[in-house]
Amino acid sequence: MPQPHDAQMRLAVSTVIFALRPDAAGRAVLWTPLVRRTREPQLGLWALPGGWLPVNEELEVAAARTLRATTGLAPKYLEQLYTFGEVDRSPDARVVSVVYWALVQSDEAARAVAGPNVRWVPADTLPGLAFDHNRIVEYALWRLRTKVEYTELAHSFLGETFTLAELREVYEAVLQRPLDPANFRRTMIASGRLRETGELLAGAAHRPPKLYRYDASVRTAGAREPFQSERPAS
Amino acid sequence: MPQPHDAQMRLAVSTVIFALRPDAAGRAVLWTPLVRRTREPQLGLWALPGGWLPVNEELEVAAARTLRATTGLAPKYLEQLYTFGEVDRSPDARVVSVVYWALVQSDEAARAVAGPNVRWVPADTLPGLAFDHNRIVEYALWRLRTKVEYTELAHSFLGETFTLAELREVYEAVLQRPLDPANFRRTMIASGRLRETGELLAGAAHRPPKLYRYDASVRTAGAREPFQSERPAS
DNA sequence: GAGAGTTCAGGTCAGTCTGACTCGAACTGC
DNA sequence: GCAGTTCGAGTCAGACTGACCTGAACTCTC
Repeated sequence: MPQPHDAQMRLAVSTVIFALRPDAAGRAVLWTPLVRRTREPQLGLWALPGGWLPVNEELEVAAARTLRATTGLAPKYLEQLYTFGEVDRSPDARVVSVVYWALVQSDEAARAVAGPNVRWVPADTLPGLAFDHNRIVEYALWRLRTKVEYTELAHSFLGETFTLAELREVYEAVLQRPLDPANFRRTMIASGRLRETGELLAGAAHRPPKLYRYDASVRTAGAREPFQSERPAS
Repeated sequence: MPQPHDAQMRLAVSTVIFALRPDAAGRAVLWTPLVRRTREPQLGLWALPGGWLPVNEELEVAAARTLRATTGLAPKYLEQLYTFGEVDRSPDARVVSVVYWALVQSDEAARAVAGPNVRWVPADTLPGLAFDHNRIVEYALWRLRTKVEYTELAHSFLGETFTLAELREVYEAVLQRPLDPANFRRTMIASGRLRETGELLAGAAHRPPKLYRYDASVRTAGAREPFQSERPAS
């Protein structure tokens, strides 16, 4: 029979945050911000942003708050990932962590706050993190990579308007493989979710591309997934 | 800044259990077992099986235990569904529930324990449940119905060996639409996951069908999903 | 200012996949 | 022995996808 838990059990909320940034070679890759632990256990190690869940705060709000505290930005996409609760995942008390994952816009991420206790690292080559956080980020990466193929969340990395080449770059960075530009255009247009703004992006040394805007109002064919939030309250 | 939670916050584990059973008309549909609440709040209402998380018990083990306590059976499939933590979902203290969903074998479910405080109901026509449990079951149903289309979890409803017609019945009951027998056979065989046992099922008033066995050892084309468990420890 | 170099936008084509359908095989019940 | 059923295997047309082609439209270089 279940027994009431005692004060040794604590509930935390953490968030895996993803943004696209250029790597050393200038190619866009996934980055994630980490915070340095300022207290025991695991003092000094890098960890996911997060904290204890306040009694009167919603889980998703707590996730958005820690995200803002770390990056100074509001997520364009925020969704619950998984709840990690292994008995031995923290050396001291039993800690159950409700983990969210978030996408933030690339150009805003470029001017994200940085400091001695906040550090952005490439999501695919993580250092050794505190607790089971390496495993958590790997799962979040897996979820992002599978979900980007059957949903329309890629635009969350971009601004209000974008070209098809920019959108394709997002897919290529997330999926880590090149996509045929012509076929990519065809499938994106066929999805019915893109609206032409009527404007072109001038300045490049080639034919100026059309600017598009994402249209979320189009009804999805299948049933819409519950419990996701687009542009949550900041 | 996050503040440490106090004793007003409690962590629970619940499970949505699905099994196939014939309805009044004899057609196989999804059923789920409920338990009657024996204490306040919501005393007397029907609710999901579950309980408080013991400090030294793993989340998944706690889910399997409550499942066994309710149905007397071991699940053939068990996976974390979502964590529900709205501040006002329980009238008294703040309760955060880590919810799992499980599939149990049809013929075993037929001899599941029943009593004044345990009741099986058709999953699509639920009575008014305690707390936010209606919403939770609906989400679990959505997850089952979408996931059965791109994974191989349907066989979890069946025994060791089964005919293609039996497997098709599972899909039809879950998806709530008829499937073409010939096309169903083609795609199932093409998946490479079915092994002929060499035996036939005799006795029916038609050509005897082959018996198949599910082969989990075949490598999946895409990356395998983490954090699912097939046949967890009972 | 003409040509080179680039990507953009739209198209073709072949192979794959999927839903609808057909037909003989193999059993039981009458 | 015939009717009725599902089983198992096959056909066919349309949809979809990856590979590829071509003219359009811009900037940069000479």
